[in-house]
Amino acid sequence: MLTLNLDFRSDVPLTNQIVAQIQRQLASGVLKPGDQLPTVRALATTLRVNFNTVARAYRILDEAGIISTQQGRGTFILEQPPPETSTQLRREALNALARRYLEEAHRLGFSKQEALQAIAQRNETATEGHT
Amino acid sequence: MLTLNLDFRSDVPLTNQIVAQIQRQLASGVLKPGDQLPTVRALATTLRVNFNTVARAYRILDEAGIISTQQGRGTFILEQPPPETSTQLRREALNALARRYLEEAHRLGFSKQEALQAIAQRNETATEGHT
DNA sequence: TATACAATGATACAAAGATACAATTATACA
DNA sequence: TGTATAATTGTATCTTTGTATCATTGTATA
Repeated sequence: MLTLNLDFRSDVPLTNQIVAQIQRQLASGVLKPGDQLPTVRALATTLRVNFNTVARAYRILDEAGIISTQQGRGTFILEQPPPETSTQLRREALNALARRYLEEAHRLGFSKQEALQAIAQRNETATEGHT
Repeated sequence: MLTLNLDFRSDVPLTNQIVAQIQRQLASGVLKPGDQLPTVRALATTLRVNFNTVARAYRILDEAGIISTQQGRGTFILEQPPPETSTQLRREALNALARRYLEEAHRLGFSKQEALQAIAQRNETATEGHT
């Protein structure tokens, strides 16, 4: 069971304390990829904190690519610690994605131009906060 | 056998992912009118999802007139996917693909522009997989 | 003091899961 | 063949879990 220790008198915001301590437990091996973290409400209760505070900490870790929070399911440590992959690898990964996308679009009977437009028409912020 | 691919990290709800992918397989001909879909429990097991999530997806498709779910019998692709909605389905399927592609590219740290270019640079002839 | 801002809390909501139920089909057996 | 019973399949409803939005609190600073 995840045991954190908050210092309510510290100047460090509770949210940040939660983030830092989870990161530390991950680095020290107490938490491992695939592990499920306590629910925001459960952890909030043990920490005697509002569950939104835990939720905020979880979101920060989520946006950092460290955990995955899934509404209705729970939050989990991701398999891959933040990938500092080379630009080369990232490029290859993107190309693989692009190839698959085009193939599927073609199977649906769309041309490359139509496939391009389908993407161009999407607003950029649609990928915000992926969990 | 119907094979879907869920992304638990996406901010697209699992239910919507299931709906979109079934529409896609229908539009691409993998699924044909009269075909029986897996039972809600069977599909849920393979997708590692609660069967209510599949049931919700089936209901959406049912209400859209695409499939017919029958308690105690199963769910089937309707004989008559309203012909004019065919292009509509293809369109929605493409949009779902585009959204997913952008999300994954974004996760790799690429902008929408870079994602677009990655496709634009590919040659058109990647259309294997027709029928 | 007053105002602005950041951190936290409160409340309502949405997505997914758990459980019990109803309709249909399959099976056993007289 | 007919009927009872079990198994299968979708449905209804409530619970669990994270999200969004606004209110409150404390603190810095003009």
